[in-house]
Amino acid sequence: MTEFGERVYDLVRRIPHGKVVSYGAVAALLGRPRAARGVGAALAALPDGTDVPWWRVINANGEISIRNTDHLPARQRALLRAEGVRFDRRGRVDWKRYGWNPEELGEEAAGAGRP
DNA sequence: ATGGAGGCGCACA
DNA sequence: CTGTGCGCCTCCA
Repeated sequence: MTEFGERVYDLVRRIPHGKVVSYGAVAALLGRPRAARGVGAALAALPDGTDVPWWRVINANGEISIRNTDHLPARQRALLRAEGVRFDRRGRVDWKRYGWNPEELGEEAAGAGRP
């Protein structure tokens, strides 16, 4: 696994239950503000039974942007809904309500999370 | 090693 | 609001 991929997975694993983050935000937190697509590629490479909650990562519009991979849009929607994340009629989530704010997590150097 | 494609994001019509 | 174009970065054949 590449350094980037590991970091992506490690960060995504820290997304709290019932919260979501955008690809761009993940990339930015890893120090690569323009690597949103890279994040998508890394997540797309995940197997179906992964421990990485890939479904908690959506695009900046608050929408599911999967087209077709091992992971399906319907599955992502179902998983999020199961965590209490509501979608509006346009299929978008409310960032104010479900968006995860890492706050001081910016530096992974901190190591453990800090609730 | 190289090329193509993609779970993005942003700026501009 | 929709549609296009371009940049950036990672994955995989």
